[in-house]
Amino acid sequence: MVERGDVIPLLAEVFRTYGYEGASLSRISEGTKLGKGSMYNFFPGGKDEMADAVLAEIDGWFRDQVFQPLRSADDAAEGIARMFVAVGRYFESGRKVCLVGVFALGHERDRFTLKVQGYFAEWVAALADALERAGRDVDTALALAEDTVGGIQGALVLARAAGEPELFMRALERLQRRLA
Amino acid sequence: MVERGDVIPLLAEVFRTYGYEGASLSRISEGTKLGKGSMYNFFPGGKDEMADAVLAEIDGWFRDQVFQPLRSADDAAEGIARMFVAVGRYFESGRKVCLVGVFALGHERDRFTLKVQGYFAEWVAALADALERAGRDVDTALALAEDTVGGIQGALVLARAAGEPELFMRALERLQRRLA
DNA sequence: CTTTGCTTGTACCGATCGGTACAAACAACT
DNA sequence: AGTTGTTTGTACCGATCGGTACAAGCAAAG
Repeated sequence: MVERGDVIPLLAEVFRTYGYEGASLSRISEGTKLGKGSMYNFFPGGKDEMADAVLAEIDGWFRDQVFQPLRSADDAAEGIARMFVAVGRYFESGRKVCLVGVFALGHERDRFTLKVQGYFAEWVAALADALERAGRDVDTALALAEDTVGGIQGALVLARAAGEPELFMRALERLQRRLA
Repeated sequence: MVERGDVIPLLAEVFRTYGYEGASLSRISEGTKLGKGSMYNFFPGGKDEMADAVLAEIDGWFRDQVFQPLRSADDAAEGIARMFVAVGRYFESGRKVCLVGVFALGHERDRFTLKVQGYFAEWVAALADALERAGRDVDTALALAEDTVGGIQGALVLARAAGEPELFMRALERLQRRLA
C-alpha cells in the first residue's frame, strides 16, 4: 500500500525533468506508477497541490540538512562543510538539476513566487550568517554567499548542458576552497 | 510587410518565457502577432525549426559580440571587459533570462543537445583563451572561465528568483573584479 | 462470510495541443 | 485593369491536455 508521502519524491523527479507545465498527468502517472484516481485522491487540488507538496518537501529537506546546520553549528566552518557535502549528495554529484532553479527560470516562477523567492533567500541568508560567524564582515559575507549559491546553480546549468556531472563537482570544490 | 528575420527576436522572447514545450502555437501567435499561416510559411518545419532559428540567431550574436572579441582582441583584458558589457546589455541588466540556460535545465536539452552544449563550451573556451593570453596558466584559466560563465548563469537564476535584477549586476561586477 | 469505507482504474468531459488545407486577400508587374 | 504568385486568416484534423465521475476492487472490522 502506498502513502501520500511515498509519491512526493517520484513527483519531484517528474517536475524536475519536465517543469510544471510539461509535467502532464500522463507523465506523472508514468513516473509515479499511479493512476489519476490515486493522484487526485492524494492531491485533490490537482497539479497545483502536487507541486506545492513537492516544494514543501524540498524546503523541509534543505531546512534540516543545510540551513539549520549553517545557522546553529558550534563551528561555523563545520556547518559550511556540511552544506557542501549535503549539496553534492542532493544533486547526485551533478547528475540531477535543481527543481527550484528550473521553476525560477521558467514561467513557473510567477505561480510559485513566494516559495521560489524564499528558498534562495533563506539559503543565501543562512550561508551569510555562517560566514559572518566565521569572521567575515557583513558585506563580504553577503557577497560571498550570493556568489556561492549562484555558483552552485550556475554549475548545475553548465554540467547539465555539457552532460558532464564532474564539472559540477569540480565547481563545488573550488567554491568551497574560496570560503575557507 | 514582415520578414522572417523580424520574427525571430519575438519568437526568442516566447521560448525564453515559456520554454520549448510551453511555447504553444497560440502563445507564439500572441507574441509575434502573426497567425499560424504566416508562421508555417516562414518555418515549414514547425516549432522545431522555429527553435532552431532562434538558437542559431543567439549563437551568431554571441559569436560576434562575445566569443570573437575574446579570442582576437589585441588586448585580452579589453576583450574580457567587452564581454561583461555585452552580457549586461544582452540580459537587460538581469531582467531577462538566458534561453539556452532554460533549455539546458529542462527537457529541451535532449532535443537540442548539440546547440546547448556548443554554446556553453564555446563561451568557456573563448574566455579561457583570453585569460591565458592575459597571463594565466592553462589550468587556472579554464577554472576561472568555468567559474565566470557558471557564475553568470547562476546569478540570472538568483536574480529572477528574487525578482531583483540588481542582484545580477552586482554579481557581474564581482565576477569581473575577480578576473582583473 | 458480510458489511463498510477507502483505493484505484477507466471512461468521459470540454478545451487546447501541433499541424494541414485552402480560399480570400494582397502586392507586384504588365 | 488584369494577371500572377505569395502572404495570411480560418476552419478543421486526430491526439492529448487537466479534471471529474463513478463503479469495480479491496482490506479491515464485525
